[in-house]
Amino acid sequence: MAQDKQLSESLEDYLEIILELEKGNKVARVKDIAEKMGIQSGSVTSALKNLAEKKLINYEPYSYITLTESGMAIAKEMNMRHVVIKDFLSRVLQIDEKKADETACRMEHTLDKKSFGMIVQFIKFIDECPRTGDDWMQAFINSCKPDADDWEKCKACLSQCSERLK
Amino acid sequence: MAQDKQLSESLEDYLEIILELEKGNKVARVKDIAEKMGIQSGSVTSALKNLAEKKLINYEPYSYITLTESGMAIAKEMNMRHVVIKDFLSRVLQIDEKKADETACRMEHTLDKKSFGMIVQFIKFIDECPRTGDDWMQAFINSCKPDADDWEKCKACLSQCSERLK
DNA sequence: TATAAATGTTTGGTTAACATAACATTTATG
DNA sequence: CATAAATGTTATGTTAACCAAACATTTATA
Repeated sequence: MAQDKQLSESLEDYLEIILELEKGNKVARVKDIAEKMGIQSGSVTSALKNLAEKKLINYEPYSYITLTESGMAIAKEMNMRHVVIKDFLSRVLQIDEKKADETACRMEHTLDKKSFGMIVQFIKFIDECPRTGDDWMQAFINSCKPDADDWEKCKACLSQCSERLK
Repeated sequence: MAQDKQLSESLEDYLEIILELEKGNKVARVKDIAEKMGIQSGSVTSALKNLAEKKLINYEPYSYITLTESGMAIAKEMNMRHVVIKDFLSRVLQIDEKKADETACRMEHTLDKKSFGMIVQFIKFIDECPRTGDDWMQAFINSCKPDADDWEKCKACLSQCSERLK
């Protein structure tokens, strides 16, 4: 294949953002990319040239910007990672939306494929296993409180759970 | 405080590696740091100067290298993060040791304080909550298999768990 | 349709993190 | 203890990712 070499985090971010903009506006513009990334437009132009060379975007000077098929594939992959990781952080680890989003932005680049896959499985397991329902999640939240009790309510919690299974 | 500005990932790695070497040899040497990081010794020297300026290491040209107190604090923090994240990846997400170690190397820099704290709590919860013992972990492992059953064995699993609690 | 405003590009920095290779110092050994 | 080998440093160069500001093009409007 031509496109085997791993992109930098920065370039992955560009693709992800271009995807978002395409969704909203059909098309991405330099100004919007710069704004979303909090950088200057000059920096964007250089990055776009780079991405165009790699055939990840369609780009001519002064033109609108769209993803190529391979660019789209990467962008969707990154977006999927983002969504899953954010879901894990917020729903499982109880991180608030904003921070979960920020952290997902970084983790989506650093998590290897296997670990990411296991997070997917783990979320699925937690969502589906009868031993880990909402009350289990609630038990976790309680256990985080400074005055967390030492598993006093466990029997009640468990029998509730058994009950549900019948 | 003097040392408030966030270190780069690279510099954090240097401190962590110097700590490891100190543990083994009482002292760190340029050559060993270079080897551990897989870079050239010239690059190490520049980084060491930088760390010395920041008062994070004791360093004079041609001398051995030790951490200062503040350097040690950061190194220990990074090491602690590494250990916890690796533990989470390997024991909870079932990632093999090697990959867990590699990924922890990167995640230790990208995880914010709050998310890291929640991972700590989450591991503790999983280890201590009676609803999430070894058999629960095993159920997760099973659920990852391609032919995973649809929660057939759940009743058995749960009653086993209830039994244990008595 | 001129021209101002908005948008995009280019040029010439800067910084961090590396490499390479020549040079300096330290350490080990004949 | 002299010298070779090992180790560490310096000087110079590269690359990626940015900025600032001058310049070019497009678009909107008077």
